[in-house]
Amino acid sequence: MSSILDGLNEQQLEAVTLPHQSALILAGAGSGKTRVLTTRIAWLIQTGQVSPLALIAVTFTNKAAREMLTRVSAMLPISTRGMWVGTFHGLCNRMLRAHHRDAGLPQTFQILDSADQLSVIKRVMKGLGVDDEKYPPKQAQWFINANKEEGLRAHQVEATDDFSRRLNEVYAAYDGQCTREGVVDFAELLLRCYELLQRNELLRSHYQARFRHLLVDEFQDTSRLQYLWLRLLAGADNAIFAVGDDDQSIYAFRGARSGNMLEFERDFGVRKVIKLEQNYRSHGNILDAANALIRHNRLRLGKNLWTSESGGEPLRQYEATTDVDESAYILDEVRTLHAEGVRLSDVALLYRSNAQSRVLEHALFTAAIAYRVYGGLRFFERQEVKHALAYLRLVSNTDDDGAFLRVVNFPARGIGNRTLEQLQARARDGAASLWRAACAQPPQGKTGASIVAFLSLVEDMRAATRGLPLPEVIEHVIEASGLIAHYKTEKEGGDRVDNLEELVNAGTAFAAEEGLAARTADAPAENEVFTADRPSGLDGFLAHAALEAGEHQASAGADALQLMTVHSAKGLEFHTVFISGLEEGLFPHENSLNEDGGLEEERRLMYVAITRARRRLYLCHAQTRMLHGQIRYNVASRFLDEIPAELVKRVNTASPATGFFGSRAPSFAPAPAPQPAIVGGFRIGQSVRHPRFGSGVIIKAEGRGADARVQVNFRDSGLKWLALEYAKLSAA
DNA sequence: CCTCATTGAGTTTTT
DNA sequence: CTCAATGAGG
Repeated sequence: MSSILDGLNEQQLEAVTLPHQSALILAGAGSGKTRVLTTRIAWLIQTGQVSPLALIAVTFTNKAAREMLTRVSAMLPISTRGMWVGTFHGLCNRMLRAHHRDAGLPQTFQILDSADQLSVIKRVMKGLGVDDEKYPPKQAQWFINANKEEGLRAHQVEATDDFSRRLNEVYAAYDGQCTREGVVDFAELLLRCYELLQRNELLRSHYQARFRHLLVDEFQDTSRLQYLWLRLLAGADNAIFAVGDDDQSIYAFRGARSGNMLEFERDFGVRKVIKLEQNYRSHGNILDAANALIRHNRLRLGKNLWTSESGGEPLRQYEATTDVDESAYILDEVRTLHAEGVRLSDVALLYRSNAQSRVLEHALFTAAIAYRVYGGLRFFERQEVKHALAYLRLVSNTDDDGAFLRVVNFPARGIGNRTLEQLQARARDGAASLWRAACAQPPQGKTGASIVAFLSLVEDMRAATRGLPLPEVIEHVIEASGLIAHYKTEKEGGDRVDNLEELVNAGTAFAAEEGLAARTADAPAENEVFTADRPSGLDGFLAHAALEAGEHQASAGADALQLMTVHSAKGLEFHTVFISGLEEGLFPHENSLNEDGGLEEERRLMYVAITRARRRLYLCHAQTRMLHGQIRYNVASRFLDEIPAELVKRVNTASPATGFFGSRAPSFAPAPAPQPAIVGGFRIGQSVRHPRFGSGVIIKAEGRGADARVQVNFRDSGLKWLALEYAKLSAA
């Protein structure tokens, strides 16, 4: 008889069948981490040690959570509905919805994404009269989130200097504003939930009694706050099964502390640390490269991956002259691979930062190769969708100032800044929301009438949608708000109308998945105090939109080349992987070099990138690259030097395409004629004019054709290098 | 008060 | 380059 345990190796089997005790599983890349986790869940349930509802499994991404559920239900004939499997944010949201009163939140509390959060911060700072030159709102946002991830409220923050004291004032005022509006940001979901459990003993012991087993994926990425939350939920008697890999910790920048692994061992008296070191994914050379690279990091728990596979192909390294050359090379190779029968969807093109996808996309688009870009603008982040969501948020909760401000004058209805500033001032004075302020004392005059019209528009929407099923609510709102009509008149608005209609579909899909089809938007969810399940109806949908900003398009089955950042590639694997832009300053990124531990994190990132490949790995870099509209000259990444040369085959002999590049001077005879070099119609010594810099004289030139650059001495602006292809230079 | 245009500034990773 | 914020004109 076949068992779910079949095919596990010794360490995997041991991990899966551990008794009820806390354990740490150090799982290297490709060592079957997800399999162990899901089999553990299935085994616990199958052997009757735990009911499906008495365990909780936490991941970082929605994708991972879905994957876990899919795999579990493939192993066991049980319904996964109602199981507590999800992201930290998703699970906390669920608890807060169920106990919103105890948590001090309105039933309809809304979730802010980072952009929403930033705009609240800007508003608050304006209200406090904080100089946003000296205190960039972005930095205030970082300050607030970093402290929340540490579990600290404003009154707990130790601000030692004037600067952070001021930021901390913003933090306090921001939290006050969010409370008034009934909105929470991402970190707040966790912190609020943690405080709820900490404060409310009844709830805490209920959940502690319920969740005998806690399973945590990607444990190295947990923040201080997430760890505290887990520890609280585990209490004295429950077992945490933590799976992680310190070498793949790549989220320190947002508060992840791989040190939690050591703390976990201490706090829970972990007796069992199991290392999974056999890699089932990659050929030997790829693994050797990864191992050699990561050995340059000092702060490691120590682990060495091995495989029973042969070495396989050598890694391939390509040095391109330009970023365009790099993508042309990649394109060629992809074509060849595809012709050899490798599926495009089994090939990944990885880069350090999203900006790099542009050139690659351009090349792929021109060559008509199917590709899919992960990341970037997500469905629920598109402007038209956010507008529609703002109307929906107002239907749910009129105190949501962010939503109010977003659509009070969209589509335009003649309400300007002045009116809104007055309204905001009155709201501040009365410590009320904009909506309440406007209702209490409707503004006078022509624009006042527009405000009143807006208020009744939203009121009418609320009345008209009460009791309707979710998709019809959305349909009504996008129509009645005038959004559809507005985008229909815009000439580039076709896609936006499509997206709005797609939002209705998203609502239908959500309702179906949640089994709400028959339920209505305003009908109360079953009033179970402790077992209250997923949020329902409109609020549930809005939470879904915020928490799952849109793997909406991701799983479409078409065979397409996969483009993504290294970060978003974590957890995935491909037959062939291209890593592009392996240059100092880009990868490792220059910003990381100043932060302590920054370089080691970049190296772990590189480690993640390498270990995504099963069979073939390309390492690409370019001598010059366009960045911020300027050409940058880069040297090869140090990470390339950290990979043993015998594993790598250099597929080109770095020959500069033009004589102007590279360190090797062309060894030809002196220029035949003494006439000045002519580049793109300009010559050295010529007087030119630039729209921004004014007039100047060309003093140097290099490169040819599309790469041509000239150095100009401007009368007013001094020396500048300009790319002829982009700079609007004219003869003077 | 709105729209358009220009200018200026900023660019890592994401639940 | 590309987005966001600012300023002049309708």
